[in-house]
Amino acid sequence: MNIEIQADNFDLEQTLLCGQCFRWKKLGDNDFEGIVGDKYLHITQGENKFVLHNVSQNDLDFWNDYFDLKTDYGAIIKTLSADKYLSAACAEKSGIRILKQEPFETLISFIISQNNNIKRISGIIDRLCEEFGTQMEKGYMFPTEKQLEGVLPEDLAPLRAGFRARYIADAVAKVNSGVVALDDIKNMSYEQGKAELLKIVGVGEKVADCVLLFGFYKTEAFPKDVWIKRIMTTFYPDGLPECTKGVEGIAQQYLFDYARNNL
DNA sequence: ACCCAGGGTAACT
DNA sequence: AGTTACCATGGG
Repeated sequence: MNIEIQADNFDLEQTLLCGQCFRWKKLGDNDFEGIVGDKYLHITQGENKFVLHNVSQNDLDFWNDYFDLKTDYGAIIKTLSADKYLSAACAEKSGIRILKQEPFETLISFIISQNNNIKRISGIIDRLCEEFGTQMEKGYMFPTEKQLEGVLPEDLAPLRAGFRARYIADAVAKVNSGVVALDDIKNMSYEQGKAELLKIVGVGEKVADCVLLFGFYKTEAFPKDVWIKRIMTTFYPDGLPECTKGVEGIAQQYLFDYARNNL
């Protein structure tokens, strides 16, 4: 059945195509489809409301959680707006929500993202899912670490991931062996979790912060890409303003777009 | 033929 | 501790 839900400060295009995730496709002006875990979803944007097509009542809570609809973004935006630049950034675009993504998928996806563009990242991930993931009625699931167990960089050649292939292989090996206790990071502090992720070859500060933010919902993580670095030197030479405390990662999403449009 | 893409590593000062 | 070439691939 189709289920209609209400939500403020939620824009599908801004949320699904902003570069925090790579498996959602735009079907039309207001329509998107994607696969999360073993669930396929077709969702339509309306005016502060959304239609989830052909979903069961049982899955509704899953999607509410995934889209972070239990969090009051209006309140967060109000807090962040104490800062002049964040106020301007939110006035331009404030429809991004932090998706609660699966940790392993987030880890592999952001390893692939380095020195890359969204279009090609999506292509590499599509090929990864087709090669190693479980096939469903509509598409493929993201492969689990077990499905990838033992892969060598050369096994990943069909992905055309370039120099990132050996990074993916290293991540898979260290997660499977327990050298990197990925499942435990949810119970770790931000600092502990980051140290854990940095054990992987090919995971540096920025990728680790993306995994902590998008894969573990650690909103104090503040990924510093080239655009955010420009923001910091231009607007915040003395560091982030106090109003971002605890939600630096959410502020980062607003600032990223603002930087690309205004710097 | 060039340049860049939401970085990271290794090898330098 | 801070800088820089190089890393594969594909699109502009």
